[in-house]
Amino acid sequence: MFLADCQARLAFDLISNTWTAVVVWSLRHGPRRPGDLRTEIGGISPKVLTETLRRLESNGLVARRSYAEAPPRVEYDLTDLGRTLLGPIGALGEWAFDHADEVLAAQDRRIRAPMPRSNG
Amino acid sequence: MFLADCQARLAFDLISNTWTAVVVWSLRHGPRRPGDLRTEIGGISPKVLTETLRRLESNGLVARRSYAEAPPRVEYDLTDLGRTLLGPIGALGEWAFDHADEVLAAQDRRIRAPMPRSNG
DNA sequence: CGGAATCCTATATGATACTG
DNA sequence: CAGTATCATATAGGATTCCG
Repeated sequence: MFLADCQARLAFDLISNTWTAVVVWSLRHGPRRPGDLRTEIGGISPKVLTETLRRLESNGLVARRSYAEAPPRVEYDLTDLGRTLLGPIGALGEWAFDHADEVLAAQDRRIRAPMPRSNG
Repeated sequence: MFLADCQARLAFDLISNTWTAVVVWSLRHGPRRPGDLRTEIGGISPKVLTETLRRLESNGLVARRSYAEAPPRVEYDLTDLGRTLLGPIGALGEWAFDHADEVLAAQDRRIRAPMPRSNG
């Protein structure tokens, strides 16, 4: 497996958007309405949520169902294909859970020591 | 584990750049020089490669070593922390390898049937 | 409520040329 | 060879407003 290959690049293009992985993860337990997603995720604008869901739909990871009711009701659900992505996304999330502090510490060091060639 | 959390978002911000995951993966077998990386990866400009490596360095995932030689020699290597990221990245790459065709098929369907509400 | 349209800004990427 | 500087462009993200 070569990540430089187009096939592997595909996976990264898929979830490289800021909210894509978060939205997929928010759908892991079943169908959700956009309003619920916005509440659960927080900080995502309606436009961006819609764009993200549409992109996921285009890639066959999410299915959209709308009900002819008033007020209108719409639900998004992971497809079988979308569910297969939960594993890798979960692995990445777990990694973050385990190593976030180390990354933050490294970032911190960069702030504190950005100029090693001082005159001392 | 909640992907909406800042901690989990961190992981996605880390590899959400186009080349980040590819560069990390290219370093999986040991230290590499920038020129080698450019050759192996292909299609990445010197500027973007440098930016990517610098970002990885800032996050503690990659270490830079330069040798006082002529011509100048520089090597980049994964840190211990960086190596822990190979698992999740590999999982994503494997997913792509297994499901790329399905994603492409879904994209294809969108192209072929973009207007379900024709007059038929 | 869902979501489309509009406007705006920040950033990532890329091509190129130059410096050490 | 490594890395920076500059310029240009595409796109993502965000805020807001209006429509069904």
